[in-house]
Amino acid sequence: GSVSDMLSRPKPWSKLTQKGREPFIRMQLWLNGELGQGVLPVQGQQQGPVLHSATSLQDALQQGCVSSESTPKTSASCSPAPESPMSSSESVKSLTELVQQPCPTIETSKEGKPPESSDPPASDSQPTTPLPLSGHSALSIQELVAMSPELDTYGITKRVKEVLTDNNLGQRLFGETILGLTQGSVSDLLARPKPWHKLSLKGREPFVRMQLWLNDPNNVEKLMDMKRLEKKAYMKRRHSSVSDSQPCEPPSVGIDYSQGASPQPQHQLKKPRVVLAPEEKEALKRAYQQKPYPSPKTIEELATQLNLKTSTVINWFHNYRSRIRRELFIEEIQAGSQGQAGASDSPSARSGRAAPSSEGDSCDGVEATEAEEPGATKSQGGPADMATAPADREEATQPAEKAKAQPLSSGTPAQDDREDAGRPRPLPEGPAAAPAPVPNLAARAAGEDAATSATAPAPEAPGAARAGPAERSSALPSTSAPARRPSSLQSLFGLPEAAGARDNPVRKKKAANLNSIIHRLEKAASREEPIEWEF
DNA sequence: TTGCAGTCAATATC
DNA sequence: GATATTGACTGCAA
Repeated sequence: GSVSDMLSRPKPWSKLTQKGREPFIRMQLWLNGELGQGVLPVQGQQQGPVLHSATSLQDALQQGCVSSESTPKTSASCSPAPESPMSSSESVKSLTELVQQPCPTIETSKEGKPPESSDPPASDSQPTTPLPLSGHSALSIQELVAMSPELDTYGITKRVKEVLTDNNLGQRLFGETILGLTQGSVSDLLARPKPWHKLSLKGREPFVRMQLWLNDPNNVEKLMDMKRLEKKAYMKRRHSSVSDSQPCEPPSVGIDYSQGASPQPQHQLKKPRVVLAPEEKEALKRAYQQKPYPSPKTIEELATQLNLKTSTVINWFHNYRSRIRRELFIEEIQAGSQGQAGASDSPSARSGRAAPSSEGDSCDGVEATEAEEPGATKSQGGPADMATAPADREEATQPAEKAKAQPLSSGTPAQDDREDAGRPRPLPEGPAAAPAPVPNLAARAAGEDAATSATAPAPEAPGAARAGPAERSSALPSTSAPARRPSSLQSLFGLPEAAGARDNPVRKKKAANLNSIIHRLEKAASREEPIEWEF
């Protein structure tokens, strides 16, 4: 149905969301026969016929920079790039090479940043824009991301961490060189990877890059080279600045002296970073527990009482919600991998909801067990979070939890002060589950909400209780199927079968149906006999 | 307008 | 010095 709709009434590109664009990218790649052959070979049919049509679309793609539009970072690759992006077998080759063979990350990553030692390397202020992948593949990374099978983000980060620590390579270097991210982001990413299915296209990119990097047999060597180079440059700079007698002002700071003003005033202009005092944080956390989505009024009051800017309070709530969400992902992952001990591969994909636990330090104060959103229509949900896995949320809660949560809200769901109406449900922890006392000012600020919080739908876990690992893994058919495109892609990434369905009865049914379809496909493929489909 | 994802970058901690 | 934390920001989607 979706296909029919899409084929008969395609939306203009500009009107499409990222997700909405994905099918078109896929179609384009498919239409672009050779690419399709290279990227999604049907097992056992690699030499099979390839469709060659729609060059017009392909042209459009090239000229209109379809791919790059989704990734401004690489827009350069859109222009008739040296390697004629997107066309023909070359890109196929590069794609394949990228993921399967040593990928040319390092040298190429420095294209925009020539490795000459004279060039103050990344260590200087501008960690930006590395963009690791080779020029000819800059476009391909997007394709890869779009086409990528479900990657085991947790496993990838784990391996990356291992490699980095084993070889004494820093996150900064790795981030700037390979991922195009700063140290903090890398640290965050490595420590708290989100499960693949919760990531946006953009969010997936670093993981694809990491995977590619891991696949590169020379990855360490190359990074070591970079390290040496950086060191050399640093020494050189240092040496020259010392010999210049006048210790040159901190070249760092990243201030553009070019703007006329001297660095000094600029420095002064710099907004000092707000650091919240522990009491303030505590107060905010308590307020959060009362009301994860406070009204502007509440925010205002909180800000006043805590003597903070409202924007700070707003930011704090945003960040806190978001970070709590991630903490939960981690728990899911860990629970998932524990639960399935050995079945290894894609814990991140599984999102098995484990018993909630206390949050990590970054989100401390979140000890509360999450409660279910009882009887809720579940219509709401964070864009990425729920939108990507609404079913997960739907089935999220353990019965026991449900039972607990139910009474809290069932009676007066409508009593919510409406602040939350139509909003994404609050996350993980929440008042309902662990009604923390709110003794102080924050409590008062949240008071108006607090009154209702007991009856308001309680925060919900993003992906609570799902079936056990075994069940999960059985939800998808075996990978031996000869005709499974994703498998081929996975093989490109050197990955095992992706995790699939999270379970609930409906999903199980679907999975069973899928199994049967695939089974028939397999049989058909092996017998090479036509089948009639009746799904 | 609001919430979120993703990220930066200052700062804290190890 | 490397890594972790976290307030702020940007861009996007609903």
